[in-house]
Amino acid sequence: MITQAEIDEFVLNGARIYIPHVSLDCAIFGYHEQQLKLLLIKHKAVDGWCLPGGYIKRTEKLADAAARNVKERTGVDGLFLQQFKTFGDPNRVKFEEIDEQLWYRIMGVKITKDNWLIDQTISVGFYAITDFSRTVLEPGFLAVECAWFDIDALPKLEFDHDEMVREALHTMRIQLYHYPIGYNMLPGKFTLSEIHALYQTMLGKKLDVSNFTKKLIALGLLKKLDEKRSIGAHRSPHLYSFVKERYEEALNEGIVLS
Amino acid sequence: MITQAEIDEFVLNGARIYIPHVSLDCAIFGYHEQQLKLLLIKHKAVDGWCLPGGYIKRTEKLADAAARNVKERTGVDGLFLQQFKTFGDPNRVKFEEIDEQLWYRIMGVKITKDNWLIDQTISVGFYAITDFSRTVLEPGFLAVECAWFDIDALPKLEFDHDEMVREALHTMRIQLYHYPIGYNMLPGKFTLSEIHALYQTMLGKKLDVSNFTKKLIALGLLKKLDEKRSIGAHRSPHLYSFVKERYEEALNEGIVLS
DNA sequence: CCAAAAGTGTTAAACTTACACCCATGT
DNA sequence: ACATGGGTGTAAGTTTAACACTTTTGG
Repeated sequence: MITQAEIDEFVLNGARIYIPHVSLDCAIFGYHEQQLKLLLIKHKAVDGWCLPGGYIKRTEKLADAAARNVKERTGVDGLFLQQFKTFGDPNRVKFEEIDEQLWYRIMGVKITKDNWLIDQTISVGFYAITDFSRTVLEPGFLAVECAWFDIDALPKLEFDHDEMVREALHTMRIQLYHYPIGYNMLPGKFTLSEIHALYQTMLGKKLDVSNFTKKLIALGLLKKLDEKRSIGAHRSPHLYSFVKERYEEALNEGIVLS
Repeated sequence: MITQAEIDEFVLNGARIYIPHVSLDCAIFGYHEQQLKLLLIKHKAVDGWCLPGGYIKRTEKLADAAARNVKERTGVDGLFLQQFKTFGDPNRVKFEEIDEQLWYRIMGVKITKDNWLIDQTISVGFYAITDFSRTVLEPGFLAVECAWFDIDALPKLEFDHDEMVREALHTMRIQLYHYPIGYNMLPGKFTLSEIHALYQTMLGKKLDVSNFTKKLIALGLLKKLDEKRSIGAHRSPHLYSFVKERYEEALNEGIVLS
């Protein structure tokens, strides 16, 4: 829980702890059972959906700030997190539209025109990937609600966040071809069908099963385990795991996935 | 020319015009006659070489700020300019080492610990490419000198600029495979040898002439002109030019160059 | 005629692509 | 036995990579 005194401190003196004029926004993609979702948030002071974001502590590295943010919203840490672009259009957020009365009613503290929270801000965009079934959502003290939205049925977002999502999705899909992302979205052991379905969902298109799995195995990224899973009907599939060393290597070097 | 009054205004009240806590740095790569160089700058107040950089006006888009910066240093505009990463390590610049006495002697204006120029700053990295023989260097009022350095003989740079150069070079080389960069570095008409030499120099490695040119032509990026150049001895080479429409298209879609 | 630069041709190997086919298993 | 999902095989087409070869031209 957070007290009113802490909110006051954040609003009035936050610029001592956080770097003013700079924020970050995270496009957190969530995968589960052939669905690709995006985490959105509804701020107390803004009537509409946004990407989750936050500020960077003066003592903190940029990437750590992003990881902290993602953890605060989803409870998950250590997931694949990637800076994709920094946004600096002067009209990206319209601060002149802020309603000071509303602000006061919502936050319980007066905001003035020179407050650090409503001065011009550039924002560093990150994207992250996780299995959404393993997350525990937490709106935080600035928001009323946060929820997963299907990637094909997103509402219109506030500010420049529609553009951010477009860029994030584009970068993520390009990177999926060049890096073996997926470590954080599959359990330690998984079947070939599972990883195949993951890639199809993330890329939003069909991939030939045979060729896809052949390629992953040829790249040395997967190791066949001496275990099978016997779910429901039909033949029980082999379990595989990532070859950690090869995976790390491929993250650095890059690969070609068709 | 810039007056002392203007310098005073910049130092004391610059935060009204520029966004404080945010800067940008540009790795400007210059190519000419099989050499790849990088533009470095020596600030008045810093004893050592840095990437050229600057601040973003409150009325200006990020990319426009970068273009303005590059133009101010080199006199060239409209060149290939690409955001590659944003740097936000709290220790990237050590402001506590600032010598206020020295500052006063150099800038002719007193700086205090709360000045906007020496508070924590995150920096957006851009890279640009140009033909360095067409540039006219201009250090600007904050620097004493700026010069082209051979990419293989760079001095140790200040702050985190060594890392910036590493990342910029890496991104530029990756992008060279995926986008037909080079429009700004070759004259309107050029020979196959010239573009081949350009790519070899930028990538820092040998490329098979035959295969390289075959590929570019197969991609439809080059158009053979009805002209030859008869420089010096031996067989005179054909001139080519970029097919503008196809080039723009390829910049958007991306290509594969080996 | 020769050296050097420009430009073309050829081939083996590698990789993609598309699709056919066999296997194991629960009902 | 058969439908279903798991998994393997293969042949055609395309692309890459390496390098040999021909042409032109000034001295």
